[in-house]
Amino acid sequence: MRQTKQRNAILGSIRSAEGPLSIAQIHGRAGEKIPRLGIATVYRAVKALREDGEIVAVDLPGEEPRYEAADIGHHHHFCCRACGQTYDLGVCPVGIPRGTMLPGGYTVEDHSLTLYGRCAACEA
Amino acid sequence: MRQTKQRNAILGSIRSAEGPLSIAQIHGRAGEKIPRLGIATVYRAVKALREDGEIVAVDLPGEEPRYEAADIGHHHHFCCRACGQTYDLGVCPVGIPRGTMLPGGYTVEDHSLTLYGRCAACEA
DNA sequence: GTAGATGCAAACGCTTTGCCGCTTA
DNA sequence: TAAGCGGCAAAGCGTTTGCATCTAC
Repeated sequence: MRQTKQRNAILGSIRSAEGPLSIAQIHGRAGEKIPRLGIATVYRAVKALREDGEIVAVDLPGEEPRYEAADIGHHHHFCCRACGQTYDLGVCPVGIPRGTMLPGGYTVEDHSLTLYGRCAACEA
Repeated sequence: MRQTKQRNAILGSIRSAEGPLSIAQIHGRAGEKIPRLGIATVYRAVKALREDGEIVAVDLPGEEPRYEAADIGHHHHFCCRACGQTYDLGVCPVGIPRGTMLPGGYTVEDHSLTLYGRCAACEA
């Protein structure tokens, strides 16, 4: 993959974020460094970075897709209802190992948990 | 809210489903009973039924919004990766009561859990 | 020098809205 | 009969694509 100032700015904004970013957020943050940054460039760069394994998509219920660095590992997210920001969490309170079969015959491979509430700044 | 055959068919298809349905699924199922059922009618009926408290939206990560009867109570969903169907689950393996404060100062009000894997039919 | 990347604008797909004729109460 | 509803088509809006230009390698 070719190194350009646009992609550097895009990947940099994702890496330096406190949680996963939406396309609009990436465009806003990277756009501070690259004036006239096209939204299509963001979409294309995000797609390329995903295929390259640099970043992963984070889909949260009822939210537009967000993206974060791929090397973070299994974790979940906290979504602040006051400010709308999404944060990474370290905890995983879901005790369902891969391969578990639930009543009804559902074989679990994976799970996604999102917590909702108020972040420290908004709670104050 | 006025009683029409379209809305009866739409609410009926949601109530009789084995899990939450997408707009397209509702349109397909209700459309079997009501030929020429417009997609806009489905959107408008779903919106009205939501405001009326009859149904609730079910947002799953990376999926289009789905809708199910409102009187089902707290539960989670299982998403089959093979057939794409979503099913209601009875279990809730998340031990985080409302009001819990997580490291980082996040106050939890609510949570959403989605399990992924294969349903009984697809596993066979 | 050339394949790949960018910016712009048009195309696209899903959702919403406007309009007008029809239906329910 | 009158307010609400349904069907159709157009408008919106976020995402994707085409194309000509530019740039990293």
